Amino acid sequence: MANILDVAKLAGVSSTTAKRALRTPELLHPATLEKVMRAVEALHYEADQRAGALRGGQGRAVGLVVGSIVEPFFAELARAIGQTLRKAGYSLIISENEYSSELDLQELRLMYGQRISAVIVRPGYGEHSREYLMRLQERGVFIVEVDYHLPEAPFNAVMLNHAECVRMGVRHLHSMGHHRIAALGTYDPILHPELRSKTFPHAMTELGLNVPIEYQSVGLLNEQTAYITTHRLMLLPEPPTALFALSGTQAVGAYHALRELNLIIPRDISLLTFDNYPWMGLVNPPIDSIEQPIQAMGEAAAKMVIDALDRKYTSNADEANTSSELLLNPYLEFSGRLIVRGSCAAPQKEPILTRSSAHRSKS
Amino acid sequence: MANILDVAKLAGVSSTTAKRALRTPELLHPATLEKVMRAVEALHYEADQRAGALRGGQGRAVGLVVGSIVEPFFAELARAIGQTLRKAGYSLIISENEYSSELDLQELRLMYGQRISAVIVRPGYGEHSREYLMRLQERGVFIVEVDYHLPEAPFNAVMLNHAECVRMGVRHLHSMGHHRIAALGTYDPILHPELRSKTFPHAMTELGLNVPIEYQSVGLLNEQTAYITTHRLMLLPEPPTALFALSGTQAVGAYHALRELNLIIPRDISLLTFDNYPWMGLVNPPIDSIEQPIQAMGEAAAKMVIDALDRKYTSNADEANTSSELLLNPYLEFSGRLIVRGSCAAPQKEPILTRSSAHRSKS
DNA sequence: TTGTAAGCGTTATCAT
DNA sequence: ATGATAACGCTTACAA
Repeated sequence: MANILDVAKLAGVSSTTAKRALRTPELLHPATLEKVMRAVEALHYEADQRAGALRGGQGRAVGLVVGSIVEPFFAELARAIGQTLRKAGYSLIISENEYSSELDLQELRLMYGQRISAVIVRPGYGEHSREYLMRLQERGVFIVEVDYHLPEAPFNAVMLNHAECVRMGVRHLHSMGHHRIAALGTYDPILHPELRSKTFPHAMTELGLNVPIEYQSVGLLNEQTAYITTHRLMLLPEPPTALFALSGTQAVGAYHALRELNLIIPRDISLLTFDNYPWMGLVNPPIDSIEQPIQAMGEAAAKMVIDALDRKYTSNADEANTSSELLLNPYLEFSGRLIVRGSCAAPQKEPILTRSSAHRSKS
Repeated sequence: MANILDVAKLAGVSSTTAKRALRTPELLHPATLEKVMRAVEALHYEADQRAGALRGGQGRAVGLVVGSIVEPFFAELARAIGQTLRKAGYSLIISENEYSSELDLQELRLMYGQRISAVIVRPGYGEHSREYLMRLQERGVFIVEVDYHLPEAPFNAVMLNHAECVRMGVRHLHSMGHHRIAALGTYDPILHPELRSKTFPHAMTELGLNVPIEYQSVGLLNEQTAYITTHRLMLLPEPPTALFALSGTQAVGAYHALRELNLIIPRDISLLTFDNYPWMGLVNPPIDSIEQPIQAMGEAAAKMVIDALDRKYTSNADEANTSSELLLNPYLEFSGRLIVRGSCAAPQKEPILTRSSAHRSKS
């Protein structure tokens, strides 16, 4: 309720001096400083960031749009980003786009209503939000993409090295003798335009393996789809000997399906997955997984934002960018780590599961 | 970049008229409306919510402080709250307090810098934030507590009926013949002042059971503590026959410990837990749990906020509260649901585990 | 049906 | 070392 003028009045100084007591105390006469601070305490004064930002200054709110906050990957990412940002005095406005660019657009609009000065976004699939993001950037909003990069978009980005991770996973399975490997999710430019499923067939080809047409299935990367796909795959005449889940959520669906089919991991089927979620160490055997450096990625994205806003605030007249590492490195890539725990093993010589035996064991 | 004046200028009208085109189009001459809308489109005008709020109007930002966003309970809660709030046009500022009231205070201050018009908070343990919350309320910020209620605090709240849930859990175990039941976490007015551990001994007493002193251990409700506590409990001369985890996170620690001790669930030990997390249906056997209606609780909290802000905005002159359900119901309680899946069974006649056998099996 | 003008809390600029 | 003032973009009386 109390504003800087109230403080000034109570301290018997001008608003300018009052504010200086808080921002540049060294410029003030100690006695004046003392008076003002006393008034601040008495009135419990707390600055209104909005008013300051309105005046043309630095906005202290940053937006974050994730795919889904209940996805542990994004929860952890949000935590890292939030902690880093808040430590620097920024507030975090969070929202979800459910991987759709239509929702993206909505959420970004709402955020821009608050005049966020930067936004970290996992873009949704589709073209609906691209133009708006560009407009935001023109208007001075600093944009950072995380996890997924819109094709040919001119934004800064913090990414996992998806392609390399897929190759690492495929090599892992291949080195154990697997030839019939299925990824849970097939690339599709519209429905599923992400890099992991896009890389998978190439990674296979590079090792002299191929992906049979019946192993392919386009779909979203949710649990339900993974569950259905796994069922379908394992009931094929020639089922895969190894399954590669492209996200932790897919792994949940796949695991459920394998349990229902009474398949023993890794005897009957090997399972490898992206993301290292807590339950994967809990089940028996624990699941091999490709872990992302989420904490580091979140911090990197947040620091990008902080640096950019600092720079903007500092070098207004200074046209040339003074050896800014980040402007030269707008696309940061992080490596994943393969965690081997026992859910992958050499395939059996003969397929252990035929269509009929699977049906029998289903009860 | 473009503001309402730019729009007005381009349309050849005043700023008032321009704004009316967006807020109360029915009051305008169709031709004028048309002109203005054309200008809005051309300039991609989007209102600055902060400026409006500054003028004294409705603030469009709401704060949410959770214990930890990586905790699935809070992630789901945040999702429900966020969705409901955003649908009503509010932006959500999120932050975490790690269950500590010192951090609470920090985070709330930061949020108030953005002049959030309401805050939904899972208060941290301790007294550091209470006074500040009261001050916020005096200043017109609408406060809703969730999950945990500060003792004797005058705030609205959305709660699980913790006590009833604990009783339900204890009854469940008792009905199967368990007498030696241990809760993972013992009440302590300072360190662990929450309702579940507080209720547990009472629930036991009500059934004629008692909680031996060696089953008690004060500590925070994290995974690590639960892990250690479980180890300790199971190596007692008279170990419990049933474990009651007071949160999903505790269950993770307990489960790990039980696996390490080579104890078979439910043959050697029964396990019951609060929170229904995905992995609990994945392991074998799946875990009995007490599920919270998170979605409903989140929606309720968000609606409380929306209603309160609507009311505030509407009835400025209207002193009397017009049959407002919510003012009469500032403390909403929700019931949990017991999900029985197989991790609880009748206890064995003789304790299956002695100190020495446990040690032997530890390798 | 449309327009004018004051003011919200802050800060940058220009005095003193 | 301190102060006066205008401006940020919007809303809301109050006019016309």
